[in-house]
Amino acid sequence: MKFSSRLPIAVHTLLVIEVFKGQYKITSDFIAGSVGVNPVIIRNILIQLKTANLVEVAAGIGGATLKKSPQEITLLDIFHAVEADESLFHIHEHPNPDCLVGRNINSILYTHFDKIKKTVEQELNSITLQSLLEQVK
Amino acid sequence: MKFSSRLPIAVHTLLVIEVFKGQYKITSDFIAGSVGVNPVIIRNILIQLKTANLVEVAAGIGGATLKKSPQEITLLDIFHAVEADESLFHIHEHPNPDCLVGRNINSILYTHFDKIKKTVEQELNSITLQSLLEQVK
DNA sequence: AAATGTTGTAAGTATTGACATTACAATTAA
DNA sequence: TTAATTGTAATGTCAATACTTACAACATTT
Repeated sequence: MKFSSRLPIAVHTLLVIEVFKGQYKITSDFIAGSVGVNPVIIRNILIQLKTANLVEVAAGIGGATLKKSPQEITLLDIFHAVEADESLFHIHEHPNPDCLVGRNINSILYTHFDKIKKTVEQELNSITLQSLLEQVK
Repeated sequence: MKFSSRLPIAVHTLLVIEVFKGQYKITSDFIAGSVGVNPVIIRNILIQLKTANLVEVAAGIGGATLKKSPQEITLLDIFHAVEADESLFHIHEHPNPDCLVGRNINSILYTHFDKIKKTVEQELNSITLQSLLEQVK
């Protein structure tokens, strides 16, 4: 079980946008310099954040800005924006339907895993970008 | 963010051991038939479960049995047994230490992610193998 | 209108991890 | 000894992730 690195990068991106707004033009190159990855990675993440209505990106001239206030953006919003795959858990497998266990395992595990997922989402939702900003300073 | 399929397979394995004990000899082949994977996968997972003191495997003659009662085994025990990588979250990255955000991002995210991890572990710990057994029947 | 800087996007490569498969020595009971 | 099974190594395959290069589209500035 593991988060991809997209959530951390997206959070980092949003923090940079807000911390340095006004001072610098926040281009994908600028963000990439702080995060330490290729600018294309940042552009792709910006597209996802834009689709989720969290940021605005100026095509041509360049520069990204937040579209909501930091109080209104939670880690869950960011998580949903960049982790397209909602399936958190492997329920895959091809269990044997002729076996009592194989027949039931997936629905049983799914029930429990889904509950855990909801708990995680609840926690992510309780953390705002604003609180992270305050921790940065 | 995603579980590997090792936890589901390990749970499936333990359930098969307990459900069919006495009726059949529970070999890696037998378990593999119910799970729907290669027997070697099961053997490797059995080794991990054995190391965690959850099962006993008879070398040579074959057959696996539980080493604790189903009430004493929780999903967290199984999780720890098979998910060696405890790092749940990507804190990797190489953020720029010369940037205010880059300098602080990892410790901030780590704090929050660690709290979420503890919550997940708490939930996993509340689910016993016994309760899963009851759901199978 | 041209030059400049940036975004949007595609394509190719590399790396990693998970899982599958084959093979065989070691082990144990019959 | 024979037969069945485990323990373990080696190899192959596949998907996901990330890195990089490249360039057309776009908007501002000159």
